[in-house]
This record gives sequence, C-alpha cells and structure tokens, in this order.
Amino acid sequence: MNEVLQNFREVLIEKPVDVIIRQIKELLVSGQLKPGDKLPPERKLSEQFGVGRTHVRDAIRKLEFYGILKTRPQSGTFVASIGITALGNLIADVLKIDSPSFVSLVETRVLLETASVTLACERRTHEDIIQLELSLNNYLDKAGLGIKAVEEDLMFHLTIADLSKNKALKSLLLIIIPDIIANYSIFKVCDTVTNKALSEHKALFDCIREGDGERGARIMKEHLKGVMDFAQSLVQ
Amino acid sequence: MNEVLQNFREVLIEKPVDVIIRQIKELLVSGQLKPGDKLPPERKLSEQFGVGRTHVRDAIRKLEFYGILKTRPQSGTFVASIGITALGNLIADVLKIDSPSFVSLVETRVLLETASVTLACERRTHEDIIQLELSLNNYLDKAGLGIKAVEEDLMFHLTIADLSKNKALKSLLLIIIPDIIANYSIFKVCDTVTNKALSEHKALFDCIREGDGERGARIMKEHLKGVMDFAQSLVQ
DNA sequence: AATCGCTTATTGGTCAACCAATTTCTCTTT
DNA sequence: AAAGAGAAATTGGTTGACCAATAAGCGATT
Repeated sequence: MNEVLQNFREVLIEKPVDVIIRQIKELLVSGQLKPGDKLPPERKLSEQFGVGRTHVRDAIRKLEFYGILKTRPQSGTFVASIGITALGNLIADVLKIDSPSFVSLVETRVLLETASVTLACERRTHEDIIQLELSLNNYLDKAGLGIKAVEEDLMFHLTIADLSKNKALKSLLLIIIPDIIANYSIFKVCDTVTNKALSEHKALFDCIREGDGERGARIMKEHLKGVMDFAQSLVQ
Repeated sequence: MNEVLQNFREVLIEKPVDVIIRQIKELLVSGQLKPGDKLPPERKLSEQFGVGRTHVRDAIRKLEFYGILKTRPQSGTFVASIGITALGNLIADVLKIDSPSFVSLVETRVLLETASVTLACERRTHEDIIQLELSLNNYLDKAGLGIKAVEEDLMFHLTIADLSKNKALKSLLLIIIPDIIANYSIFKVCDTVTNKALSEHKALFDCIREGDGERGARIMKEHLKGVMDFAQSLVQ
C-alpha cells in the first residue's frame, strides 16, 4: 500500500463522524443548545444532518467520552453542565487534529515523571518498595543481557507513578506514553541498552527507597535527557 | 429518578461493550493475540462471544481510541505494535474504573499549570501577549462586576497553556479540567469572586509579559492553593 | 380539582441484511 | 513455470427495521 497517499487521503477526507461532531459543536457554541438541554433525538439529528443514525451515534459516543454529552437510555442525550463558552473552546481544541510534537511529548513526560518520582519518594510504603524492586529486577534481568527491554522499562516508570499515589498523574502518563512509543518507532530512536541507563534505573530505585526526592528528580531528568536531546535534534 | 439507585445499578451491571473489551483483553494478555496480529473478523468475534456485531464494533472503537487496536477498512483490525506485557497492563489500568481523587486532580493541575506558566514566560511572542490580555479582560470585565466567570477563568488558564507552545501540556490540561469542574459542582466549591483572584490573574499576566517565569510559577501555586486546601480538607 | 393508573408515543439500544473495497484464489496466457 | 487478469470470497462500513424501556398524554376515580 502507498503509505504517503494513504496519509494524504486521511487528511483530506473529513470522516462523517467528524462532520457530525462539528455540527453538534456549532449547535452548542451558537447557543441553540445550552448545558442541561436535551439534544434532539438521534433520528432527528440524522435526518437534519442528512446522514445515517450510526454516524450520529458514533459522534455522540465520542462527545460522551470527552464528558461533553451524557446519554441516558430510552430518555435522551443531554449536554453536560459546563459553561457553554468554555465548552465550545474545549471541543474545538480537543478535536483539532493537532498532534503534539515529539518535543512537546517528551517535555511533558519529563515534567510528569519528575513530579512522579518526587511524590513517590514521599509516599511510598514498605510494600511499594518491594513491588518496585520486582519491577526493577524484571528490567535488569532482561536489559542486563543486552536485550531491549522497552516494556520492562516502561513498567518500571509506571510503577513509580503508581507509588506517587496520584492516579491522575499516572493516567496522564498512560495517555502520553503510547504516543511517545509511536514516535520512537517512527524516528527509530536508538534504543541500545547502555550501562548508563541500567545504573540510572538502580539509582532511581535507591532514591525512592531512601526517600530522597530531590536527588530522584535530578536523576530522572538526567535519565530522560537523552531522549529530550534527540527530540530537539529532530526539530533543527 | 432515584440518583442513588441509578449509581448503584451503574456499578453493578457490566455493559456488553465492557464484557467484550475484557474478552479481547484476555486474548491479548494470554498471548493468543500478539502485537501486529490481525484480529478475527468482527462476525467471528460476535459469534464467538455470543453477542451482536454492534457490540464488538463498539468495543473495537474504544480500544482503538486508546491506541491499542488499529482497524483498516475492508482489511481487518490489528493489534498495535507495542509490547504485549505493557499492553496488558495498559489496558488493565486504562479501563479500570479508578476515577482519580479530587486531590490527585488538583495536585496534577497545579503541576501542569506551574509548568505551563513557566514555559509561557519563556516562549510568548508579542502577539501572544495581546491575545492573553484580551482573555484577561474578558475575565476581569465579568468578574469585576461580581459575576461568576468560571468559563472566562478557565479560558485564561488555557490561553496561558497555549503560550507555552507545548501542545501535549495543553491537551492534558484539557483532559483533567472537565474532571475538576465536575468535582467542583459535586462538592459545591465556593466560587465567590475575590479581589485576591482578580489581582492574581493580573499578576500572572504581568509575569508572562515581563517573562518572569520564576515569579509566575510562584503566583500560580499561590493562585491554586485555595483549591488545593479545599481538596485536602475533603479527605480529612 | 388532584391523583392514580393505563394507554400511546418517543427514545436509545440491538440486530440482521446489504454495500463496497479489499484480498484471495483460480484459470488463462506467455 | 511464472505472471497477470478476473472471478469469488472475505471484510469493515452502512443502513433500515425492530425491541424494550422510558416519558408523555389522557381519562377514570377519589
């Protein structure tokens, strides 16, 4: 298959779902639909937009996923109660196809992970340390043999996020990590196992065990610096 | 309607979609499906799980949304190429209904916004400052009259995120802000307009205009401290 | 006049059939 | 035997009809 053409087409054609979403968005920002209002029935919308009900349902699902709509079976779909202006902008932003740049992703990852390790140092329990050690060993066992251990690497980082006891933080990391991985494969980021990486993982573990948040943050930044440098080199 | 009962039922019943997602997840973690593999056709899956094809499609959509699956029309649905172990854990985590606590959300918001304002101070252009001033005035105009200006408040913060030139950062803020708003209404957070809030917004603007990142971060933390204190008071 | 109960209409949920693009197979041709 | 064209099967996409739960309307009863 021609990948380039494929991507080209993907940009050009606006999928039916996206058309509907935009239309519903316009109903919202124009004030025809206010928070708490009931949306017209799916049949009506599909007729109004001249499109199948399936597409309307898909659009509603997606909007629901973003917390903008709330549908109650056999009753109707409602606009979530949030300010209308903010809503319009939220939708516009969320649905815009502005995939964050690799630099943005890595920059944000550094931010989240630094906070993650700092919090982990403060909040980890004795059991947490045992769990983290298991995760560390999983990584060391594989990486020590010179084998790529991307999964184990990530799991170690996610475990640290777990110890931060901040679910929101961990969720956000879960969101951006797949994107980072995708970019890794696109740009063929060098992923040779270095002794540096190995010792840094060990050092991170030590910091968390000893509760040295400041040093943990420093090591994390250093640990991710390589990726950051690479990301920045792509831009120039 | 009895809201309590509603919530109760909502927890109890496992929707068909979630059942399918769990089944597909088991196919993944058990190794029957490896990254890059093609999933059985939708018809086969629906037959195998003893459920309508619609539900299978819904499940695939959701998994696709999380970046776990990738479906190509008239060709098939494939498992995204990411380590299987990490995958299993990602799915387990993402689909777990562990709504982050309010404290987590606010804590993370403080983190993101602090970084946001720091970056904005470094990277803002002349045009950015004009735009931010507009946003600020929108807020001041409404809030100055003693009217609640939640939307304008949020928009000001989002504009700052915009000036940070970090799309990932802004996207993440967009993700958690609705959650925070939801909690605001649940817990009836006091949202009286205070002179303190007004002057802090102005101060944030000044910092960004003058490029004083350090002071900007300090003010942002102070600005969100009230919310943070409230969130923590709920726990105790 | 207000309220309770039944009937009817509306609504989102579900399903099975159909469509068009893709892939696979097979037969022809070189 | 290899390559190519074309038919047949497979696949995700789409549609319209049907289902069950809810809401609305209406009339009898108190």
